[in-house]
Amino acid sequence: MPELPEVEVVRRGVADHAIGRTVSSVEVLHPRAVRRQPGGASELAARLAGRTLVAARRRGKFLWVDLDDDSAMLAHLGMSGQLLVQPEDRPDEKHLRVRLRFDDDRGELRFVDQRTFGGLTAVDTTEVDGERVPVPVAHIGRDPLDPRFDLEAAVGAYRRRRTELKRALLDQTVVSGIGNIYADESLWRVKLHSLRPTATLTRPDARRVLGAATEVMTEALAQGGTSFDALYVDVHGESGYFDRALAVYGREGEPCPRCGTAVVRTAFMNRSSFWCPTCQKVPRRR
DNA sequence: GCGGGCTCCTGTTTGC
DNA sequence: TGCAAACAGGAGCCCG
Repeated sequence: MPELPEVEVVRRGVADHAIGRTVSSVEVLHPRAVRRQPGGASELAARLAGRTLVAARRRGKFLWVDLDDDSAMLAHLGMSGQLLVQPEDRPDEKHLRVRLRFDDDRGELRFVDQRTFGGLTAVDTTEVDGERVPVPVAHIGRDPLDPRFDLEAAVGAYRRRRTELKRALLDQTVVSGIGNIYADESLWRVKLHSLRPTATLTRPDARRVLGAATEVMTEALAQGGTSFDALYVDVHGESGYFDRALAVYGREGEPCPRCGTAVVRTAFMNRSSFWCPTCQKVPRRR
C-alpha cells in the first residue's frame, strides 16, 4: 500500500519526468477514478488541456502538481494507485484509469489503479498557513518529513484528543502520512499499545511515538528510493516495499525481533493491528 | 466540534 | 476441485 514514503518516490518521479510539459489531452477510462471531480471526466479534461505542469508537491499521502494557472492536479493513490510515465506505444495496463497526453513525444502519464480507491482531480488551490495547497488538502496536517512540521504542536494536539493512540496516528488532520503499516511499526518501536488513550500520553511519550514514525518512514523512503527506475514513475509494490524491515506488521505468529514473543494480530477498525503482547502492554483502563 | 463507524472496490487468499 | 466468504485498507461521509 502506498504510504508516505511510496508517495514521495512517485512525487520525485513525476518531478523528473513530467514537470515543464504541457498537457494536450486527457482520456478517462474509468469514471470512478475521477469521482471526486465536480463535472466528472469532461471537466477534468477541460481543466487540464493546455496547462503546463509547474511543480510536483506532496503532503502526507496526497500528491499534486501545480499548474500554470494557480490550479492543481491532485492525485491520491489509495491502496493500489500508480502514476507511470510510459511510451505512447506501450500496451495499456489492465487497470489503466486515466491517460494524460502531452504536446511532446516524451511519453504519456498514466494513472493505473486496481482497486480504484485512488483518484485524480483538477482543483483550485487555497492559502493555508502561508502555503498554497489544493482545496481538498486544506484540512490535512503537515507530515513529519515536512521542514515546517511542528512537533510540539502535534504533541499537544495528540494529548488533547479523547481517543486511542492508533486512531490518532491514522487521523490525517493532525499529522499526515502515517498509514496502518507504519502506525503498527511505530507503536512497536516505542513499546506503546494501539489502544492507549491519547489523554494519558505524557509529552515524552507523544514525542517518542512521532519520532519513531518519522524514523520508520525515513528508513522506508531510503529503501523505496533504491527501487526507483528512471524509465518509470514507479510505485509498483512487489519489488519496493516487501523487503522493508518490518518488525510486526503482517507477521502474526512470528517472533518479536526484540523479545521473541509471538506477534499477535487483532481486529481494529475493519482492519488489523499487529503487536507484541510482551513489549506492548494492553492499557489497564480504556 | 469531535469521535467513531460505515462504505466504496476488486484481486488474492482462505475455508468448507 | 470449486465455490463462497474473508481479507486488504484510505478517507469521505454521516450520525450521535
